[in-house]
Amino acid sequence: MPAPRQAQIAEAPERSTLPAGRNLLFLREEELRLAQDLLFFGYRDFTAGADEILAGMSMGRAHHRVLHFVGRRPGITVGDLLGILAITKQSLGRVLQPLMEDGYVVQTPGRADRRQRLLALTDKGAALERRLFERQRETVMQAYREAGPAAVEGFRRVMRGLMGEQARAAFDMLEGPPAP
Amino acid sequence: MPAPRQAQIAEAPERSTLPAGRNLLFLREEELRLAQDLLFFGYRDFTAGADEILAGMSMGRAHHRVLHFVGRRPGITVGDLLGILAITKQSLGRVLQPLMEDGYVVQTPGRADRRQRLLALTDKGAALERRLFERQRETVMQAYREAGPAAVEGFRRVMRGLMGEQARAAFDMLEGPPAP
DNA sequence: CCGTTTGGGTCAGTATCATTGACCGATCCG
DNA sequence: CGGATCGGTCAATGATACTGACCCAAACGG
Repeated sequence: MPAPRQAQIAEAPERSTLPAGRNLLFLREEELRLAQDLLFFGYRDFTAGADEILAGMSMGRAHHRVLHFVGRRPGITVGDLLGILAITKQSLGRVLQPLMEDGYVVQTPGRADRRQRLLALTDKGAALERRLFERQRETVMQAYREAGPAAVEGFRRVMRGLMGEQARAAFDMLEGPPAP
Repeated sequence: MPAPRQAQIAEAPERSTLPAGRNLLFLREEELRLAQDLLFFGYRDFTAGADEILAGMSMGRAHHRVLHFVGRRPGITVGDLLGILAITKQSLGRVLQPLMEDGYVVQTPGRADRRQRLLALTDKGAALERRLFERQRETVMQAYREAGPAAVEGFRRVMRGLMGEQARAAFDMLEGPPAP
C-alpha cells in the first residue's frame, strides 16, 4: 500500500441535482470557471500565431508588444511606454535595445524636453509589425465573423471591464485622441 | 548631428480624413488594433489578482493553471493535463512535483490502466484554488455586471472563436460531460 | 510470451521575460 | 544653483518554457 502520506482528497464539485437555493450561486460559479477557461485558451491561441513568427527571429512576445505600441503611438516616450506595458525599465531595455540595434525602432530626442527619447518604428520595424498584425488579423477576424457584430460589441465591453484603473486609463489614451 | 545610421522612420498611420474607398478597410484595421489592446490589457488584469497571491507563496501562473484544471477534472491523467496546457512533460513536472510535495495535489494509480497517474486536489489544494478563484471572481463578476448579460454572451462567442482546433476540443471536453 | 507501444518521469542545457536595488548622466525647473 | 525627472545601466535572481535523450513499468498484440 503506497500511502506513507495520507493526504485528504478534496471532493469533486457537484455537477447536477443541486439543492434549489444554491442553484443561482452554482451557476455563477460555473459561469466563472467558464470565463477562466475561455480566457486561457482564447488568449493563448490569439498570441500563438505571432509567437511562431517571432520565434524564428529570436524575438518574443515582449518585442511584439513594443512594436505594437510604438506603432500605435509614434513619438511615444520611454516613460509612457513603460506605463502602458507596466514592466520595469530594465525589462524594457533588454527588449528595446536589440530592436534599436537591429534597426526596427529609432529614438529621437524630444524637442520640447530634450531628456525624452521619442520612439518610432523604422520602415523595417513597421513591416515586421505588419506581418505580425496580419497573422493575428486572420485569427481575430474569423472569430468576429463567426460571432457576429453584436457579440463583438459584447466582447469589447467585457474585456474593457476586466481592466483595472491604470490599464483603463492607458487604454483610453491609446484609443482616444491622436496626440495630446 | 548624431546620425551615423540614418534609419527610415515609418509614417504614422492616418487617423482621419481618409480617401472614401479605403474607409472600410481602415475601420477593420482599427477594429483589429482595438482587439489587440483589449486582449493585452484585459488578460493582464484578469490574471493580476491571482498572480499577486501566488507570488507570496513562491508560485506562479503555471501552478495556478494546474490547480485550476485538476480541480475542474478530478482524476484527470497527466497526459490529458498535458494536452490541455499544451506544454511539455518537463515543464509540467517542474510545477506538478512541488505541488505534490507540498500536499496540494495527489496522484493515485489508475484502476483500469495502472500506468496512469490520476491527479486530484487535496483539501489544501482545493482551498488554495478557491482563494485564487475568489480573487478572479471579483474581477470577472464586476466586468460581467458592468457589461450586461448580452455582452457576456458575445464575449463568450468571440473568445471561443479565437481558439484553434485543438484548444476548442479541449475546451469542449472541459465544459461538456462530467466524465467519459 | 515476447517485443513494441504507451504513460509517466527525469537529466542536462538553453532561452525569454520578468524582478529588485543601486547608481549614473543629462536635462529641466524653481 | 540644487533638487527632481527622464532615461540608461550594472549585477543578481526567479519563473516559465523549450529540446533531446533516456529510463521504468505496464499494457497490448501477434
